[in-house]
Amino acid sequence: MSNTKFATYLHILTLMAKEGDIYLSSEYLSSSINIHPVIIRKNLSELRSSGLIESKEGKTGGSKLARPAKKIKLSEIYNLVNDNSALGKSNTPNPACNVGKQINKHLEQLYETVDKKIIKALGKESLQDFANKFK
Amino acid sequence: MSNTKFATYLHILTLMAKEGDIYLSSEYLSSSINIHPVIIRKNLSELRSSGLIESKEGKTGGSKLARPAKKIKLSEIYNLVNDNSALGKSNTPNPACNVGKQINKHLEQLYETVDKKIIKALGKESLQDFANKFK
DNA sequence: TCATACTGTAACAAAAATTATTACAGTTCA
DNA sequence: TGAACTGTAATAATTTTTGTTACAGTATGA
Repeated sequence: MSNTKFATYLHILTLMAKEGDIYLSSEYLSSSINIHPVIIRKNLSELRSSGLIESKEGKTGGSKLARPAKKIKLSEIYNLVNDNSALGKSNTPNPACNVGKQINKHLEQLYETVDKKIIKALGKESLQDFANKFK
Repeated sequence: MSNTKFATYLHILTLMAKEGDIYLSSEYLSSSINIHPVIIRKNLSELRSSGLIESKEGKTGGSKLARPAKKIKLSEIYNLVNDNSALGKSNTPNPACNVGKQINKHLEQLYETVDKKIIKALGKESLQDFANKFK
């Protein structure tokens, strides 16, 4: 992955974990992460539809965690963010070639193995654990 | 990672593993993988400078494995391909924010943990093992 | 009830990353 | 010497990612 989505999501959630039960505005999040508030709102939208956060509209609106940080595993963030695989995308090889015909099946297998390892590793750390690292 | 580099490299190396000691042309590789021969040659260039393959110029030229497929671990391919991390890039957050100031350090740590898991998993499989999966 | 401060989302623009193409000099072989 | 390659630069096209503008909708509280 060559985007910043995982970093951004984790940053958002860490701020929420630290602030407790307060609704944080996209403007506030934006200024800490240093990316555009509309991008933040788009990210919040995905975090919301996955059930990790909840939002409130209107004047004193904003977003906060839907569950205690202790109950959010970092692997949940990875699952949201991971479109293809940690190892990237596949090609569309030549089906007339014997290797070309079969390789995507074998690649998928490899991708799955690797992704499972990542999820296992990230499943051991909660958002609370991560947030606790900050002084 | 949202590119096809890992898939392409592994495809190239699989073809070489299957063909044994023959020099394969970029044209041949290109037609199996279905990407442009110049891209293939760029990829070969990196594989070469990393010592995984060797090439021969001129008429009957091409490339082949520099070592037996049995002695090439899939983790070596990952190391070549992996610029940032499996989890992506970091942002450049606001240093005036306490979380912003520290998060990249903690992210790096996480990235490293995850990348190590990936390398460990891919280190268990050789190119030969992978190539043997093809009928 | 009305100004204020937010959210949510669409539409569009810009930038960055990835992949493709063209071009051509250099190498080896028969 | 011509044919079939490699190696690499330069440039273009495409795709992905990020940023921007715009604006309707919602809640708050003076």
